[in-house]
Amino acid sequence: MFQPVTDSNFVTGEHSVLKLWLQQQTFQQLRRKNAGRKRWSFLDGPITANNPMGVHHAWGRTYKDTYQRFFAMTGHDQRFQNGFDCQGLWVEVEVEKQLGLGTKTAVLEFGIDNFVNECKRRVLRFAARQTEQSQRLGYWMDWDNPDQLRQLAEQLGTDEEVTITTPTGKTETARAHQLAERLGNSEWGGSYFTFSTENNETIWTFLKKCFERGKIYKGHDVMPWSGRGGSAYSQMEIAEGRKLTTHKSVFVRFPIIHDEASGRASALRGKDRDEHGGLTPNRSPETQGQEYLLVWTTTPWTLTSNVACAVNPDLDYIKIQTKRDNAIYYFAKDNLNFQRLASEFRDGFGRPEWKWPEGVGKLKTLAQIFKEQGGFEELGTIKGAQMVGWGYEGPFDDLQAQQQAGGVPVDENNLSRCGVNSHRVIDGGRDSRGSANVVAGEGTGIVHIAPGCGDIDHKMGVALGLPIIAPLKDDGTYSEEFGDFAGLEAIAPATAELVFEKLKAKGMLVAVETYPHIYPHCWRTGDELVFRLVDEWFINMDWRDEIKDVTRQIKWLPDSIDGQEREIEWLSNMSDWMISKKRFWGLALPIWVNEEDPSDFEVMGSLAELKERSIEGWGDFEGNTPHRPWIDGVIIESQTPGKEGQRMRRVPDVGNPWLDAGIVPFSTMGYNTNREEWQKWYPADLVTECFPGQFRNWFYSMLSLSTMMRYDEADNAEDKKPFRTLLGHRLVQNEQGKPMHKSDGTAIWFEEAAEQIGVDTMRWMYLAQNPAMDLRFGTRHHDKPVTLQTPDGPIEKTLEGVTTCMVTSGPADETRRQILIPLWNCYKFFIDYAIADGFVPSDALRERVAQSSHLAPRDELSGKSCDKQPGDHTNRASSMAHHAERDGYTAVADRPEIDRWILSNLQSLIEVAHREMTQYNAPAFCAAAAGFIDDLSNWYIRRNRRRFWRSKDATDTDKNAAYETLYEVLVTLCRLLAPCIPFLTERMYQNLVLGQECSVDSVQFSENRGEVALTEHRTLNTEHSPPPSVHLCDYPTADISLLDAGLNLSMSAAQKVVRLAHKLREESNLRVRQPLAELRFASSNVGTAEAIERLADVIGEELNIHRVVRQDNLDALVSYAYKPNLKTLGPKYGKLLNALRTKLPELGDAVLSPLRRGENVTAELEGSSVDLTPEDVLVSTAQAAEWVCSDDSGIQVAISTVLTPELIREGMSRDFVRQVQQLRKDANLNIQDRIRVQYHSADNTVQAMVAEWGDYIRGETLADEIQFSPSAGVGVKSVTVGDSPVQIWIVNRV
RNA sequence: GGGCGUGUAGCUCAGAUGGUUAGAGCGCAGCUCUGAUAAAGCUGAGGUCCGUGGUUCGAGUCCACGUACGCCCA
Repeated sequence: MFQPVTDSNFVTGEHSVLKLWLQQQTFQQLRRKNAGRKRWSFLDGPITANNPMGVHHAWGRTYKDTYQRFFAMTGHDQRFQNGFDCQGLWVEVEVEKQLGLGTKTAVLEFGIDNFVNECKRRVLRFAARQTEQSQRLGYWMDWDNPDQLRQLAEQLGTDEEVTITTPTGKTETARAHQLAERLGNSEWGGSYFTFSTENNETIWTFLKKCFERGKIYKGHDVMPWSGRGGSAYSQMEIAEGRKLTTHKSVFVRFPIIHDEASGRASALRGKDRDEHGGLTPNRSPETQGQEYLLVWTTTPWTLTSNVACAVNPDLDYIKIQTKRDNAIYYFAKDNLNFQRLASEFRDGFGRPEWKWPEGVGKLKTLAQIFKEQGGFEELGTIKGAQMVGWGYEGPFDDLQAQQQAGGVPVDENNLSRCGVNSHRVIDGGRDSRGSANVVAGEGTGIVHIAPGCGDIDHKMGVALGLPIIAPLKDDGTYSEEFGDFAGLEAIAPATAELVFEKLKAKGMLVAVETYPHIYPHCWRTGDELVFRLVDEWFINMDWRDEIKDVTRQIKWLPDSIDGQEREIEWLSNMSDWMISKKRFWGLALPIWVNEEDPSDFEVMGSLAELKERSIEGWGDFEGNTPHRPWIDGVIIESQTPGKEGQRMRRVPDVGNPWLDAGIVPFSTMGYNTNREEWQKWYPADLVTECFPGQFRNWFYSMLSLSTMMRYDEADNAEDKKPFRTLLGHRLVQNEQGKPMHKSDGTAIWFEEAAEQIGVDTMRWMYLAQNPAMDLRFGTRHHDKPVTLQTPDGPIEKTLEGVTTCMVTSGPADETRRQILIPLWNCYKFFIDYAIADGFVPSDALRERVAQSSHLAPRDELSGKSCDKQPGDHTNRASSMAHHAERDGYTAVADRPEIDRWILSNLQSLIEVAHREMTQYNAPAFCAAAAGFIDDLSNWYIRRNRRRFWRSKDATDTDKNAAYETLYEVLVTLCRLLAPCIPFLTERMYQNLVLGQECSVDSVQFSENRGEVALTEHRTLNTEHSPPPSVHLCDYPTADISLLDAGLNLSMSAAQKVVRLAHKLREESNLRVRQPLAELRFASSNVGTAEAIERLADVIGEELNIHRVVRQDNLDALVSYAYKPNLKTLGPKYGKLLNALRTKLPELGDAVLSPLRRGENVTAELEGSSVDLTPEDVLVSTAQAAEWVCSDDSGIQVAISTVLTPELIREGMSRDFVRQVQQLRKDANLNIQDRIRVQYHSADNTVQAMVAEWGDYIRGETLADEIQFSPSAGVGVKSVTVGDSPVQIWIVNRV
């Protein structure tokens, strides 16, 4: 019944399995099988549908698939819903590149509607691409047809109607965007898309709840800004727009304000200055010793908005006095003679095109500047820490902006502060890497801080509660609070000149210079960017403790990462959540603001509410998705008392994309549309994701959103959690442990790995890897292009046009060599001999090994509950151990011990599988399975080969038992490993159970991958026929009647004996093919000794030793060595231990032999009497004559080293056989082919041996005749038999 | 700067509660076995267990300090 097995051909085998699944609709059958049964809820973290997958995506996706498959095989109903992350800046950036757009203006000219449609198109195309890649991985999900996704992408933005067939089989016709916005809904099935209207609207529900609790507010952030573009920039964009430019930089001095009472510089706090008139600046030029802070900046326009000055408290600051006006300056000591930009002057700024600009002189040191101005005198040094708290007079305190309470724009919460009353020296602090924000070197070591004009400045300002003065309007010009500067453009050179003029007039200008540096520019227009304070929307996170409580309800894996602690730490330290972004493609923030009063705003909780409230624009919007620009025109009326009837307009911002992903525990399970269904699946049992970063992204957003969504619905944190268990894993790296980058060609694309390494191999690598550690995947050789054989034919480039390159991977090779190839070879061994022998498993046996419950038509299942608890995996109705032969196979109890041993091990493996897989610990299961495969291949099959070779004899029950045992092991192993390596196990199953080859040729399948008819190819409801796929089998359950821990112990004792004896043979230079007469063993443990005795045949055969004899002891053959057991003696004798250690072995057997009989001994040592119990002393064997001995864990082994002429001749016969077998192999003979053999040797002991052992040799080699040839064979190589040279050749096949 | 973690063979990593000669896999050298095996077995070379100090009869293990690296946070 079996098909012959050839090479493993892992990769092409996977392709044929994919076709088989498609043809047989295996996944659909699986879903039907489990429909209505106990649920297991997986929630997929959406993958960004913006690029094709790399191997780093495949790790998490392998977890997702494997656990889903495991829970499917254990009979759980599941959603199988994949998710695509669709909205956000990352898509916009790619689309802008693709379209050559760079500024807000450019996008506006292109049209927001066109731009947004382009974003949707990109997402749909890459969703299709990732769908196909995932399918190649064997990832079973309720996938949309990729061709239809592409069709939707093509038709987006047109008036054409499109017809699609949904994964649930519904036919729908509408315009493309109207279909796209509904993708993933529960009626249609398929992947969820975060751009769907349901997803966006559910976020509105969330934001409404936040609003109801008063958590939404408008705040500020400082962003890189282009005045002409009227747009903010992201860090990514800034990186692309850096350019070398020159600015007028300026040294300025700020008069330090002295406390007149004490005569020392003093801190000014808050309003103190206004209330205590005693604090006044003293800047009369006549007064000796006016003190100044020396400050330097390359952006003079920001001086208008100075609030504070930062120093490094650990730095030394020098105090100098100038000759010209006796002014005293403070600045960093190291800066006095610091050669500013010396290396840049010489070598440029790091790129060839960034040379020092012509016409710009070398920069002067501070010492030089002061010398040119008349010279100076050093007065001493002081630590920065001593300066912190000093007050000073700001450079533009006369401006309204500086005097206005609460800063610009006015912060109602900070009205006690203004610029003027806040000027003081602060500690500059440190950045995220721990280096100080203020350092010596460039500048003066005293940094001017303008929280309205800079990123770090803003952070410091917010942290210290400083007033924020933001000078610029969105066109990049000063606002009216800035006096003469109002209306001037910040970056215009004339503005800097006006700053200098005014500073000069105040006596604050020290020096101006032309300063070259790298500065961010708009990468499109080339304009300089400025940092500008912008309005942003925030969620006040003062309810963080509620989220922490929810976090504590969740199990975080792997343990070693302590994810819960990490998440709690993040929740403790995070600031309010900025949810707005001044962009185009994303969630339309449902915040409507009163046109006449910006403080009057309201959040819409649903489209229905919006429609109800709208007074204008709904008609134009209707029929479009709730995205910009379509939603922007909808106007509502304020209902705020006193402002009724005033028009409210949506803020133009889009939402933070983590809102999109955070809402999915609600949106994708129908929270707003089918609450009953939602309750069935919430919370998810598992989410799994690559964790670096996600503690503050996806995990954070899900926890926050769920906590808020449930605040009015559930009382305790337990009921708010969005998922029960989180399984994180680290990163995929290259083979050297370095990150892989797309840019330098080291990132491995998914298809490169899949078609060169094979996905079963990859899956095993991912699953066996400790998730807490980076996976060193392999190396991409970007200089070695390869042609890949894909399911769709050969390719030399990916769809994106990247040349496909060679990928090598040591870990993958190891996995293949240690796991997949041995498994395949076990399978091939079985098939080869089963075919040769005509072994056919009985129906009863096939049924037993390929069980599947519930493979019945759907209507029979509905409403029925699962009759077996999935956790109860040992509960079997009937035992197999003692069934008689009438059942169609040999009763297990009647099989040899080694058969019962492997079956017992198999049951243990099944138990491990259930235990570890339900704990999401695939590595533990993989390790156990690898051990089992090794036992199967290198012990069970190796030791039992002869049972399979025996001649054909139907009454040979021992042989049948061997076949039945191996068959059961192989099929059960397929089922056990099916969730992990679904392809290889399917191929084996198809042949072992169904007798079908799973090859490309044998499978016919539909031309159109997406449109296979939903017909079933097999009758599924026949109770007794094995399922048509391994994935439709039930997961194996352990038969505890076959479980026998004793067998494991005795087998491992036997293996120990074998290992010891192999070692002895090696040491005595006695090769295994040379038979030996006798092995003796002894063990003080009777059970162990008996176990070894039972397995004496197995041991003798493995070791090629005639007799394996049990003895009570080996005293006659060995001597004993004694060592103290420090663990027991240490506590008893303390310092005496050292003496004990050297002297005790010297006492020898004469004194200590009673210990071996379990008796106590009292010995004299160093003058003290020592009582020794048997536990206190470790005994080992040492030597013998004509015997060699060794011992391990209480088992002693001795083998006889005497070689008689008889034994030598027997060894020669084994050599002879071995050589003939090699000839058979070289000649590619079939294992059943019969031959005739001739040999020639000058040594007549060879002829004597052949005469004695001829029957044995002929039997082993299937030779009808072995003939001595008096003459040497022509061209025949001489081999060694025993010590004699012999020529052997096969004359012919018979 | 704070927090957490890591540092053991050429590489990747194990080494509860302190205990004798510190292990495994890969790689390397040699031998062996092979009628499934591209596999396997045995032997060998290869270690200042990051450093210093301490506790202890005894420290890779516990403590302190230092050092290098990684991650998280501000």
